[in-house]
Amino acid sequence: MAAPLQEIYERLFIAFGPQDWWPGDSPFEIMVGAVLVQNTAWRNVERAIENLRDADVMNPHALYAVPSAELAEMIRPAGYYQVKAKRLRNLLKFVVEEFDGSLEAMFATSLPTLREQLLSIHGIGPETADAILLYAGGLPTFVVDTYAHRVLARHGWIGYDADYHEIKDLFESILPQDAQLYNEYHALLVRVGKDFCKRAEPKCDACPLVDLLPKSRIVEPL
DNA sequence: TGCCAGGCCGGGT
DNA sequence: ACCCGGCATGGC
Repeated sequence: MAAPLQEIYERLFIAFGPQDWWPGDSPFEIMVGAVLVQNTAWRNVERAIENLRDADVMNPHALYAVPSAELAEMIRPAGYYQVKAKRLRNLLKFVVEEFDGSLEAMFATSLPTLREQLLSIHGIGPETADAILLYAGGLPTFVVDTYAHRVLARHGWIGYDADYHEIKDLFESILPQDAQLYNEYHALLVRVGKDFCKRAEPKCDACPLVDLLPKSRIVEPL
């Protein structure tokens, strides 16, 4: 059975309502958050972002001027703080040198071109790039994450071995190319994932998607 | 207490 | 082309 993506979206939206994503006061803060949240609980990212705000460096030039060791210390609560400090600086270097720190200028680049440029930055993979493009830039690219993968795979709509682009293309080929829709859909998938489809064992009883489950299914610890 | 969180990279086979 | 370990803090 092909994934009923429209149906899934409607159910999730009815069950959870608008998720108001991405949490963040500015496109720049959203972009920073996209790096900091890599494989990390959002709560930890909030504390790192607070540190940057308190230090008054939540803008491209100021943040890029912060020495690496200090930056690492500020973002420490987000975990992986040494690698994330490097990744953030790689991204900042790109924004500062190519666009003089103007995200507006950066997002004026065509979506496919900018996506390739972001992916070429060391430490920016497909999900981080798409999150930046969609949530900071408002550009219509679907963000795939571990929850999208898990929810779809556990329902048998994709294989457990489906890769990022396979899933992204599935959503984008069926849904209209609409940034607002992609925004809400991704946020809803994270929500249903957190509430009902965590890694260890799904709690399907009260899940809004429960009756879409196949009779017998194999749940793998994705 | 161990497991997990809104990834990504590098090295070994 | 896989597969796997490293990176790290904080919440339950």
